[in-house]
Amino acid sequence: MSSPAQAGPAAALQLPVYLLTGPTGTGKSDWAIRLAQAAQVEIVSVDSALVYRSLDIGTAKPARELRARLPHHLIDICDPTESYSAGRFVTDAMAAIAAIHSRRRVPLLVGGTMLYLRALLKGLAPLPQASAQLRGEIDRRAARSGWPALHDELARLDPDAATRINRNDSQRIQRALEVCLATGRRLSELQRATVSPLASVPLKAWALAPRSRPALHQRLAARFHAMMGAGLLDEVRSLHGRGDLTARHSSMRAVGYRQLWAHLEGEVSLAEAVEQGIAATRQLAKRQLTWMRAETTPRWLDPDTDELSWNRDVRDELLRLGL
RNA sequence: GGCCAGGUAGCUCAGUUGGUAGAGCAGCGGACUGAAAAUCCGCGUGUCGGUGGUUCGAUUCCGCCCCUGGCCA
Repeated sequence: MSSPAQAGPAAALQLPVYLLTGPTGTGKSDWAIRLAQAAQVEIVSVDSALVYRSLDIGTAKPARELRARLPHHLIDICDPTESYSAGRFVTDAMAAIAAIHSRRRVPLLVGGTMLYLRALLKGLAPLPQASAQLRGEIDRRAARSGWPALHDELARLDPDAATRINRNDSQRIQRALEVCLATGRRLSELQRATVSPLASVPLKAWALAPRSRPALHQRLAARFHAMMGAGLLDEVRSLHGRGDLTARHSSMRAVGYRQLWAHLEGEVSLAEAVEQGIAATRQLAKRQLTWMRAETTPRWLDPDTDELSWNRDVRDELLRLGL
């Protein structure tokens, strides 16, 4: 490995991380791919649905041939029966970033799963992983006495957590109880030990934001219909037919998959499922935008007009780094 | 053309024994520490189809008109 005068291990650590985020359906992946074809960057997906194999059409996953030519990380890394998590993401993403840096290239984080992004940038406390057994027990108790009763219990075990978590927020009540029961300590206390794994790495962030909400909505509807035309229903039918997946698996809760699954279960007509899928996509984009407004301070870009200047800016940056 | 049923929020509908109206969905804003494409919280003024009448007061009762669906010609 060649090492210019100023490039020892310390210099390698100083290589930056780039981030391209934005709500679903704004063209992040396309921008990233076109950049990666011409520059020393490798794409690291920040997406809780792209991790699953066999979820291709509904996740707008980049084609396999393309990924064979261009390095993409954290795509197709688990089976749809598994449950990926923010914790696994941080571990996997840090490993990918280190590997890319060791090749003297810059990782380009691309995606809109904002919890994953925040976990990576701001850190995750050292908490226990999900326990299927504890969650099962908590679920059974919730079915018997209701989530508000479990919220009352959380208020005794961890008053701070209970204050922050709503009485109806089953998912967070369950997680907080799980952590308290598994560790014998309070979640709110454990969370104070959060450290950012990327604290020492320079970060440059951009966000692709739609010109207007109606324009975004139009785009999302068109994209969903295009997915249907590309065979999304068959893809979901084949997942449904496997026999080892249920509506409770996180992979099958993804936008599009959940609604078409409900149709295959006979709960709604196809037209209703499509309508609901499009609405769910809009709601996802809205939540992502809320998070982006609050959490990141990126440079905002217009999907329709800014690609060339962005591409040039990034390549200028890379040039300055001697890449 | 006649008879019947409707016309209330972006959509589907409820309701007001006459005192200008509310649900679900959609939408908008927000929260977010191993399920996050998840989970949860907050936000409801709309010529109550139009017009004339009765009335202190009409979205509600009456007349006429318009529109939609059904049945009969």
